[in-house]
Amino acid sequence: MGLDFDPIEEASRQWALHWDKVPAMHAVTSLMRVQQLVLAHLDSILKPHGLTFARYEALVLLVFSSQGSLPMGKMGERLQVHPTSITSIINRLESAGLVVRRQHPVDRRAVLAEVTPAGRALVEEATADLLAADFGLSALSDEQLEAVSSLLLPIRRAAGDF
Amino acid sequence: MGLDFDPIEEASRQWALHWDKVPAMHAVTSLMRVQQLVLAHLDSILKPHGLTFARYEALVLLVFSSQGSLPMGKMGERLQVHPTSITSIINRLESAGLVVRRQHPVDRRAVLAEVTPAGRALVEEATADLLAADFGLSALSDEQLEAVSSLLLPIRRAAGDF
DNA sequence: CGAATCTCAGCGCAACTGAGATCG
DNA sequence: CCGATCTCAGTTACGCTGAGATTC
Repeated sequence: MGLDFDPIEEASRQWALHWDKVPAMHAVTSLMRVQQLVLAHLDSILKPHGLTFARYEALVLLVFSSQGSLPMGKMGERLQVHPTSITSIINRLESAGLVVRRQHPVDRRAVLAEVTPAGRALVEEATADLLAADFGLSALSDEQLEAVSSLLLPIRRAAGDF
Repeated sequence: MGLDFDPIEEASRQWALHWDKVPAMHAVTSLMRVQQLVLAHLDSILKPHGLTFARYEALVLLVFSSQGSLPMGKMGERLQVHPTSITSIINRLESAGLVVRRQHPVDRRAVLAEVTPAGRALVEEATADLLAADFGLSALSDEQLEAVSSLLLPIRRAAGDF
């Protein structure tokens, strides 16, 4: 599969002959490619646990919440996913016995998703595997990882992420 | 939609109470979120042209090739997409009149995808819009963009991208 | 014969729209 | 009555597996 040259570097060379803003084109292409590679790596780690990265993120969010439960609407805001997608994700997690749906104590419109003991146990196992793999980012030092996070911050802010 | 705090920063604080490797977790979460935001931005720019970013990338690859055509297998290697996905992408581009399928001159197993004049014209229009939007990365300077590309390079190499 | 190239059918997953039910 | 919350049905899209046809 491996090419003997960098396809993005090659594309940049061609790009410079026709258009400008090579750094932006190079960065956006790198971003897309790396996200694809890392996500595939993470999903392959999570697959034996019956999880996708999206479902893992939802489970971790619940484990981190003070009561182990959150209204599904709040989960959608945090994870930036569509309301119907949250319904789908919780459906699958519930089928696997990792979360249960509960009534909201005061707002009977809202539905709480609550992580079960099995869900907490699975998060521990899956997280151990992800940590052992450095989240697919073992090629970078801690300083470089922090540099990546810092550099991406203005993009998130400009896009209205928070 | 906008939260009044940084959800990734909040997750990092919780993460540090249970597990280690906070920089990797922060970086991977930022990477996923930024890719999602930028891709949505780019797709919204390309939608009026009837393109997705994946199809745009395929068209640009053909425009940059010396003959304006490439075997579909080679396109898959360059764009890192599955052979059946290339078939699907070329199907859609061909339906839109942006590429045509031709026989390979020597290898009759292979199929060449060749960009049409309409395809070349559409790439020019779409690229003008993407350049005007700085590929969704106007929050960063050229130096920062190059830093992003450099930092992501070892990840791509480690994943066998080239 | 094995290997490469492309296509097709089918499955899983995710996002979205539109509609509806329930409730504040 | 309006808006918020969740669910359901249906559509679209994409990526993958498995199979097959063709050709090297």
